[in-house]
Amino acid sequence: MSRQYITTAIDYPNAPPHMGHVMEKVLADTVARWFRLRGDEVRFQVGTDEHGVKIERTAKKEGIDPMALVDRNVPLYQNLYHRLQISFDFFIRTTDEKTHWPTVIALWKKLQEAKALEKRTYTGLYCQGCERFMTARDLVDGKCAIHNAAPEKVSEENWFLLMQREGEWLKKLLTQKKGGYEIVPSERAQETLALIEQGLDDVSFSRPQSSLSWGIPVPDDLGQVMYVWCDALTNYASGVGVLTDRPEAVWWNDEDSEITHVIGKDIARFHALIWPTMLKNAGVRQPNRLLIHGFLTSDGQKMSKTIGNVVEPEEVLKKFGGNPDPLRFYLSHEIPVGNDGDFSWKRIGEVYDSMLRNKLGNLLNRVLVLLKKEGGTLGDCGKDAIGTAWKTYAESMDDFRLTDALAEAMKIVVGANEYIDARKVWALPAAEKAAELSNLAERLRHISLLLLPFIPSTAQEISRQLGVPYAEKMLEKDFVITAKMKEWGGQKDWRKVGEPRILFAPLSAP
RNA sequence: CGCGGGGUGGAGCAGCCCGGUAGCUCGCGAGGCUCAUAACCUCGAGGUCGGCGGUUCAAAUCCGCCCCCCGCAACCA
Repeated sequence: MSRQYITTAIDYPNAPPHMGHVMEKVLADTVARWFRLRGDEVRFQVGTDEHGVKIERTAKKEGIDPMALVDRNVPLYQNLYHRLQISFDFFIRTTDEKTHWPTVIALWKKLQEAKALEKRTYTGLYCQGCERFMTARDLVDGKCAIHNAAPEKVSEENWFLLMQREGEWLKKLLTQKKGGYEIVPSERAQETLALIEQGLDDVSFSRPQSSLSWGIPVPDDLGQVMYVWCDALTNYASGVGVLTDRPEAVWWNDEDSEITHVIGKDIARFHALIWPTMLKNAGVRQPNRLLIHGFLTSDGQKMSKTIGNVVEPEEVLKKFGGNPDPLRFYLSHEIPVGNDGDFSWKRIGEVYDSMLRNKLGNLLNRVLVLLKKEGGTLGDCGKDAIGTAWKTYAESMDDFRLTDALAEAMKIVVGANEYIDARKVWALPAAEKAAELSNLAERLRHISLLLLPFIPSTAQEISRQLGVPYAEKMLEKDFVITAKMKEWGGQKDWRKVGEPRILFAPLSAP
């Protein structure tokens, strides 16, 4: 039993949430649920990154206050995550001056004391139309492609975080076997290490208020506002009050607390390079791992408003009558952690029909209906039909190979369907039939537990219909899968099944 | 030579690190069953694993070169 602190990237709420956000939260939630179920003490945090020029600009366009904009949009995220049954314990907002700011400001001061910050003049090409600095890539013939105007050279004072000197140290941190900052899946580590090889540059850590006003002021330097790094990355620490006297800080400070950041591949470099550098210089311990997921395309193409293939999470929920499990199952089943994945309406419909409805739902139903006809009483559950499934499953889950773990659970479903046909269970003499059905019910009890981190409410519903005594407690945060529960026939007080109901209805049904 | 990911039966993917019958879901064809949500089960057709070359008794899997697709390239969150 250990202590697990798990976070997701904080979302930028200048627009409503999209499928990319959902993919990340479902991944993190499945991991968090697994940790709880295996008996760990878990704190799971999500949140929003609410500062920056983009929010400022969007608010201006709408003629409202930045704060009003985020206050309007943030609930969209919270609401969606609740309906997806993301079991977060804490939601952090970077505009929260009580929770977030004290850690940020303390961290800044620590960095300054450690002489990790330096004030310099930054010179770059600034496009008035875009209201931002341009990179070589943005320019066509030296002009801004959007505004067809040459950007002007602008100089401004910035605080910089000194990163150049950290290359060797970072490389060691990211590659050392024990006690390092592990990148999962390991394939993702390569590009980050390659970046270090190319040499690191110092990063801008603040901007003048004239360029960025919507942010946290730099302490003791009026006119400077913190740039995204110190503000946003620090949420992981501020959420538990690192560098303050809040008691939750144990989640971070305790040596035996494991810290996992779940993020997308696009921001891996910041989390792998800038964040540890900040922590090191501030004298705060390092996280344990970075769990990186890929991107979601839609029908094979990048989701984009111009192509018009953007999929709204709300639409997907609506299609399945508000049930988040088809979407949760789809993401976990179809997309190996770390890989890019594709969302298509056709595919999710197929997965729903084939896996959830026909294989899983139908299995539960045929077993329960048969059992009901026999009086619904359970006898001895007979020969173990699970074998090493729990072991394989747990190994996969512990290694964050969620797709493999889910496949292991579905293998039992398919096996049970095959078995029913091979044995012609429905045609057996009464005594034998009863014995076989008890065995099948026991298989389903295990299946329900195996599915619990992935599709929690469906898993609970399966156990309810089976009449398993612990069914009502399964969604509580302190519910733990005990050794007894994993044992074949381990649930001695379970003698009677409940009423069969359709688990997943056909989509075409009214 | 900027960095990284990918190219596997009609579609979408796994396998590749640790070489040795090419696996899964869907689709297609035939059959079985009727307990069940027209669901379930069995069998089958369909792949020169992007191309060329190398290593090896043996390569989708290791090495080299080439072609194609997709992200990122640091102030953009």
